[in-house]
Amino acid sequence: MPELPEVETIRRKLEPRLVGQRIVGVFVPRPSIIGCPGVAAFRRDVAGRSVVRLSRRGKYLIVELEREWRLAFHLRLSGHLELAGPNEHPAFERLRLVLSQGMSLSFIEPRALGRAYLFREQQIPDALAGMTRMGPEPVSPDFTAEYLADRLRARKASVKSLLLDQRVCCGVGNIYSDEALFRARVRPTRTAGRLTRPEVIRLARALTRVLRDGIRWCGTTLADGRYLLPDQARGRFQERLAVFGREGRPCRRRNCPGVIRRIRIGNRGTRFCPVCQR
DNA sequence: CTTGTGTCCTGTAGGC
DNA sequence: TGCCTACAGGACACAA
Repeated sequence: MPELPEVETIRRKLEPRLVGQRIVGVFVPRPSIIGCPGVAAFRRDVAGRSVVRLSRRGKYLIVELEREWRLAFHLRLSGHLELAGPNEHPAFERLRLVLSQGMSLSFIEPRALGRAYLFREQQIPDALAGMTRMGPEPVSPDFTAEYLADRLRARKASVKSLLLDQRVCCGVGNIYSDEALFRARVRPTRTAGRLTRPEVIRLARALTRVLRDGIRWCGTTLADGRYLLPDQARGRFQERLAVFGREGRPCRRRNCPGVIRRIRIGNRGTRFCPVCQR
């Protein structure tokens, strides 16, 4: 699932390939992939515009176009972006932007839950209201233990649910929330407001570090091939996962006799070590 | 405001 | 073998 490290990796790889190119053609094999505006307006207003830079907010990849136009992608669970040659038509291609130098930016999304949004910088559409309410980037200096403590204070939901709340920790999804809780030695079922001060400090640090590590290793590509880099290469963080996808296997913490368990929290699969996460 | 639940979507795994 | 169902999960609508 593309989370912050995967989207950031895509941003870094794609930016040098896209900047300066003009979008000269738009194909929308799956109209529902367009989040806003309507398909006709999307096609009309994206065509002919040049890419200025690529940015990211949480799990949104933002292609900044000339004159304050923005093209945002949310990859949801199974989406990725690919640079395809003129005659390459990848499976599950939902949107194709033909670029001035001949390549195309292809939005691949088997489950079709991902979306592309076109808008003006000064006019954020309702469909992207979530982006405006996002908390600080956990890899930025704004994300401190004090901030996290403040957001968890008095909350009765599980700490895992709040890590997944984009208003609290933007860019965090199911993989990195489980990994951060493991590194912080905090059990995902814990009531958020009841974490001790040292636990919150550990969690804030763990979250920042695990996301940075994810970026360093170009993200997590699961066995089913979900999430690929724009050149279809795989990430390498999956080899370093401590709990995600490791249920039934021994805990990786040194001298810990635990076996990784899988439970459900708020309808999400959650993995943790019952021995060293308390 | 907070918390929990259902929905979208489709490929895949598992059951019979 | 082949059909069918359950499941995966990010974001959001909605209920309590």
